[in-house]
Amino acid sequence: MALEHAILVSLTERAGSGYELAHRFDRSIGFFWPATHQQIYRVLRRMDEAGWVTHTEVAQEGRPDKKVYQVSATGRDELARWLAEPVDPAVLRDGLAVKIRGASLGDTAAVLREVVRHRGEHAALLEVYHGIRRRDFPKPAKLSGRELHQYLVLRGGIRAEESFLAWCDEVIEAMRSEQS
Amino acid sequence: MALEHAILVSLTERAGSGYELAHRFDRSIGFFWPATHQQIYRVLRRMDEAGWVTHTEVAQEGRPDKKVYQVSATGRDELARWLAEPVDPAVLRDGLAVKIRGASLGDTAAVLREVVRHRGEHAALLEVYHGIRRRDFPKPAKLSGRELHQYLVLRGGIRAEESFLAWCDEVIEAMRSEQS
DNA sequence: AGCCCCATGTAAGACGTTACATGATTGT
DNA sequence: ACAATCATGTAACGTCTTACATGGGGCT
Repeated sequence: MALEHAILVSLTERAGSGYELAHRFDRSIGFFWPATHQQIYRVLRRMDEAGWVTHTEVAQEGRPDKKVYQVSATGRDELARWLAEPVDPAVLRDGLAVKIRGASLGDTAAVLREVVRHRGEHAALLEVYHGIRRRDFPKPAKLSGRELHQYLVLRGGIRAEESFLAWCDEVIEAMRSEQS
Repeated sequence: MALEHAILVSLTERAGSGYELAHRFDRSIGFFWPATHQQIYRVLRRMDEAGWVTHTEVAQEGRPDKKVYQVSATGRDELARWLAEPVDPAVLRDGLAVKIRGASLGDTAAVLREVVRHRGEHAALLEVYHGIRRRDFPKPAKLSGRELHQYLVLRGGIRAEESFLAWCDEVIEAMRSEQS
């Protein structure tokens, strides 16, 4: 329902091919709206048929040709329409929480090791976010418009990862002192 | 992939019908692993065929008969096996973040109103979590085993909502001072 | 009279995942 | 020689969502 709109936002920032979009999704907008390249190709074609985007075939040397997509006037209208509409609150699907809840029905120590592993992954992602922040937004107080909005979304990612990390620490501590 | 295991955890805590499970998902485990009643009925049947659960038909007066499901020995083994296996990190799908990122391509004020609305929803859910905490875990320091694990998962929910709320506040403040 | 609750289910369609296919180019 | 990158796509399958169906009981 909203992958279309995530693509419209990304394509408005910069035109690009499905392949490029898939990579942007892997390292920015996809942190909040994950999508694989197959989804993106399929949705792009649908959007093209609906007239929300247009494409230009670009021949390349030594590389396969590509289709560079651009948002059309209809697409901009559709995006504006969607932006004014309510969205469902964020959905979280967390297998680790299910495991922690069921920990005593299996190997509690293994679940604890899994929490430690997740802690590492969240710490790594937090570092990625901090890196983007330093590189792209060195002076946050001066931002406005699109840059401010991109920064605010990044702040959401940073907050979410910090909160995950702190939760993992709380779980690790509580489960460790329980076992000893 | 893990709805089965979330159901196994919930059914181990207490046997119940598909209908009852659907309600439990609406107010506890479903905060971390959402599922509708149709999904639950379908998966329960599959689990029954696989021998992970067994069911007993219970005739009722003035109400439709129900099938009360129980976890079998095979189901307990499967749960233990799954608990020792790695899980993917939590997936977040947040339409609000997409909207904030694209805010300047439409009615920025409408997006801001939407952030305010989400702030309210997160505050309400946080209150629900706090209520559960007070009712079910009045003395967290003394918990161990299954109760401790349930409490820790609830703490994750509280932390996630607190972090969302703080993010909404940050976004609201930044977007308001930008507009004026 | 109309609606909600209990309880289970069918059916259709949208959406997402995984594997595979192509084929030149660049790097190890 | 092998793998990765660029670039797009097909095919099969699995999951999820949405709407609808049934039918008694209780509430307003």
